[in-house]
Amino acid sequence: MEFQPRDIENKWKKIWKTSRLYEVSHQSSKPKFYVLDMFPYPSGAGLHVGHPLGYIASDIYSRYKRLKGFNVLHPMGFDAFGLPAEQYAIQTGIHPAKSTHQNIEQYRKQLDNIGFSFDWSREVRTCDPSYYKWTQWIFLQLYHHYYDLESAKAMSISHLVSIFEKKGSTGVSAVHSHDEIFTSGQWLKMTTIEKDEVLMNYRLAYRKTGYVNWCEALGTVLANDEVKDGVSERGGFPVEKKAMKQWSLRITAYAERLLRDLDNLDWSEALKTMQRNWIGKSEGAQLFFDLYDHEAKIEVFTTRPDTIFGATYMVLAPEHDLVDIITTSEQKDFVEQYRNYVSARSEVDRMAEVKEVTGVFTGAYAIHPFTQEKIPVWIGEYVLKDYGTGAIMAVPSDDERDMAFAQKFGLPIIDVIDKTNYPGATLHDKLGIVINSDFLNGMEVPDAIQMMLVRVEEMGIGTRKVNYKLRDANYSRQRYWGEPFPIYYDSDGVSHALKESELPLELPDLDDFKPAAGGKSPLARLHSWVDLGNGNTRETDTMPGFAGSSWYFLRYMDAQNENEFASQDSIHYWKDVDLYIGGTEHAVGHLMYSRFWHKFLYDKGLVPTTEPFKKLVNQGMIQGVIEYLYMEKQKTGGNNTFVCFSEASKNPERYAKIPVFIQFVKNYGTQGSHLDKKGIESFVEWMPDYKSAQFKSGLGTYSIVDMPEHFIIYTGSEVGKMSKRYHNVVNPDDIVGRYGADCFRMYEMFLGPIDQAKPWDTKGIDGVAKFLRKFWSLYVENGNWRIDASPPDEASLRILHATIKKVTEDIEKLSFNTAVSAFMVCVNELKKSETRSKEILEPLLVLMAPFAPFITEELYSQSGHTHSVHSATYPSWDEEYLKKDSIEYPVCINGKKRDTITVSADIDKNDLEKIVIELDGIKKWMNGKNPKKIIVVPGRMVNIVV
RNA sequence: GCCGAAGUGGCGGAAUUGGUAGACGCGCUGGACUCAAAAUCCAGUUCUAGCAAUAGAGUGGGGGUUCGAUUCCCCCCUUCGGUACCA
Repeated sequence: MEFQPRDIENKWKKIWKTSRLYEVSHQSSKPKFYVLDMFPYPSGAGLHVGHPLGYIASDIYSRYKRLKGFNVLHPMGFDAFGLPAEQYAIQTGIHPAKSTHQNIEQYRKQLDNIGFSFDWSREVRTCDPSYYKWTQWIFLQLYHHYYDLESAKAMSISHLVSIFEKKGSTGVSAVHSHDEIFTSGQWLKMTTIEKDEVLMNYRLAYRKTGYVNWCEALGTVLANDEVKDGVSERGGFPVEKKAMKQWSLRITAYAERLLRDLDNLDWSEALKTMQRNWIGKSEGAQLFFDLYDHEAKIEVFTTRPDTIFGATYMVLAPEHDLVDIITTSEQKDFVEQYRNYVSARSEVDRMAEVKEVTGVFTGAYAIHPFTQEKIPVWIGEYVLKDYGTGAIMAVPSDDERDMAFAQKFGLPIIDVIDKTNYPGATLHDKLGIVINSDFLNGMEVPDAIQMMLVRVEEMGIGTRKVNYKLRDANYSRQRYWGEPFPIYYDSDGVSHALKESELPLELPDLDDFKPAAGGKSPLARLHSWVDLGNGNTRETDTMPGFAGSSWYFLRYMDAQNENEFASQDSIHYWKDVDLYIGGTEHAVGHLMYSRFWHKFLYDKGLVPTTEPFKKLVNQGMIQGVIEYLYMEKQKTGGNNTFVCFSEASKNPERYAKIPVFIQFVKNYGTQGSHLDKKGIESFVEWMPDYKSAQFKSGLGTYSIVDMPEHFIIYTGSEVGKMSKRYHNVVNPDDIVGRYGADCFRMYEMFLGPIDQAKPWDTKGIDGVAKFLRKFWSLYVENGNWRIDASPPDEASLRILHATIKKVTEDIEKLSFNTAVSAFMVCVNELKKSETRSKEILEPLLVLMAPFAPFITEELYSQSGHTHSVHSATYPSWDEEYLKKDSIEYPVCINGKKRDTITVSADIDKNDLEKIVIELDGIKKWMNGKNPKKIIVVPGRMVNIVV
């Protein structure tokens, strides 16, 4: 009867599995509760201790809700399509399906070790054809729909076609990429190719030629959020702009709803702000400027129509369509040169030289709509093709970038806003008095904006317009390991959807995963698959990583369904995710796409809620301690010399930081972290390159051969990512093997609040291990079962009820670290009592079951129960037991504690005041003065004001 | 630059949202048990002065509101995340 975590764990894991303890059904009269984790991408490196943090939190919450009488859906699966598996395949020739499968097995084993209550019968894998059948199906729904602005929802393309047949393009108000006006007669006369092109302009999943983020090294197109600092997020390879025909999703159609519906979500403000910024709504005006000597007009977007009298020139994006038309022959060479220069520059260059102003004059002039003056039209890099209209009116006096541009190229500057009344205001603030602006003179900026909007609409030179930063999502990848598009093209290049009965379109087998020629997907090389006869060919691109993850939470509701993505029955029962836990790294990508898909499915009547995730919590990263040795950077040859941290910090640039395997370091993570002789020996054995290196400390300089026994060298500590390259990865299997799953779970929670980043420190786990042994010894002492039917004592009742209250409230707040502390206090208190009453100790088992499922289950069954502790009834607390007979009050004078007094809990306030001023200690401090006021905070403190 | 989060002992972190700052754990110090070690138990542990009782200081820095501020307000500093020529 000794506490042997491993035996207990193995025993109960088996029993839970055979009894299907954690499987749930939607046929239930209980209220539902859906707890979801962001499913992992199964990488080859396996799990480290940071990964399960969120899973442990969600598992505790799920188990708690279950005990509280809810029918809890708590599933897990794998986001299994993706780049790393394919990269690995290119390097090793191992098929992604195989390595992915192995990685999943490894993950599954590691997860099972920790004792999660996942319902594995609902597991999903995004790379499984029975799953991606429905990813393809949803894609086709998007393809077959457009966004109708009047009813503010998605509607079917066939409906759009019927409108075109009757009224032409003017009969519909819908979201589309570019304006194109035609009558019903014109529509009817169009060829199928032309019709296909027109419909692509409306479809929610559509194909267009666009400038995409092309990554040569990865051989694929990346989404904006897969590019970080101008290089690919994965691998850090350079990214350039390239024109390609690509599938896109019209997420912009949902921009307003995605923005508006954020307000009702129980997400952190920080995260909502991130999404709001990403959507980037700005209200302003769309203005048309006539061109001198040309029919065409320049269309601009501005949030500051009030500054139009300060517009002294215009700037087009270098890629703007008008550039070719308006450039004069004298300027042609300069413009051509400049455009070449721009397109040759990588994203990284552009980022690095943001402050450098570049541009060139087109030779053309626009006409200012109010002053009728000729204003020059330039092109410049700082105007972006795909934001707004790709053209601006430049107001140098009120915009920093326009100012820099005007100064560099000697363009005129007219002050139009007087900010003297607003001393602290920056150029960005819409504040000031309008000057030099004809009829706007003397007006405050906000009024002037409104007046201009009215005037502009009257004159017919522009309209109010709302603009969003959010752009349509690129949906094509030139990759093998992803969902194939259920699309083929006929000999005219017109797109056709597969029929539902033809789904899933399975990913064909391949043994060479390198990209095909011309930036094409590896699938393009498989002619037998691509060529469908009669000139029909398949789309060879595959879908991006976010495709499968945008709806997986719906599949869990009915994971085995072969006829629907999930039955309406199950969707109406489970509805939406009540609690979603995952990392911040998906703040804008995954969470935005999922919300978009969900809203689309809502429009289709396929889901009952407008938002998929009611409450969302971001778990913080668990960081690792990184220990560095400092090596002198060599000028020429010679031996390496390592010095102490203190020496290196004097001249940091002279030394290279070499991360050291954490286990060689004594006192790691502290100021005294160092390698002793043994540590140094291990180090050079581990990295033989440094076998003959010198080590220099206050004791002198030695190599490993002549080093004295007491020699040590100090290392530098940092907190950072847990990663292979820093040699600081801690595997949960090791921790679980040594301390047990219960201990691992509780320690991860004990580390700190789940939403905060915190460093892992294995040393601290002993405290939790000690706690669990103490906890066990409450029930079993010296091999004897101690708990009996004796009546509980007052003190034990009090601490039990206080703990139930505290833990329950903490779980509701997801404050698991303080809940674990409360258990520790509770056990320490109970140990003091001689009695081991069933009435105290059984409720405690249930209370702690969500945190430590194994030890509590074992003790619960030993106590004679035949059902699982995980299907017991959650204990409630009774305030009666929490009342105190006497209260100790601190007595303060002017807020400073000067004495304490213990009085009965129900003492009258006046009596308390009287007693307090008569206290000897207080009298001394009062020094004969009379109190002005006595403040009594019941149960807290007494303050005497003098 | 902009947006967001956070700064509390040697360390991870508590503090009922304005009421005894440092719960709980690690580490450290001393003690018990032991031939010894491990394990366990007991006591101490914010800093300064003092043998002590005790006194003073103290939640990144500076100011303010209040009987009373880790908590509210203003200014500044630092760290970490996100984002970036967004018109």
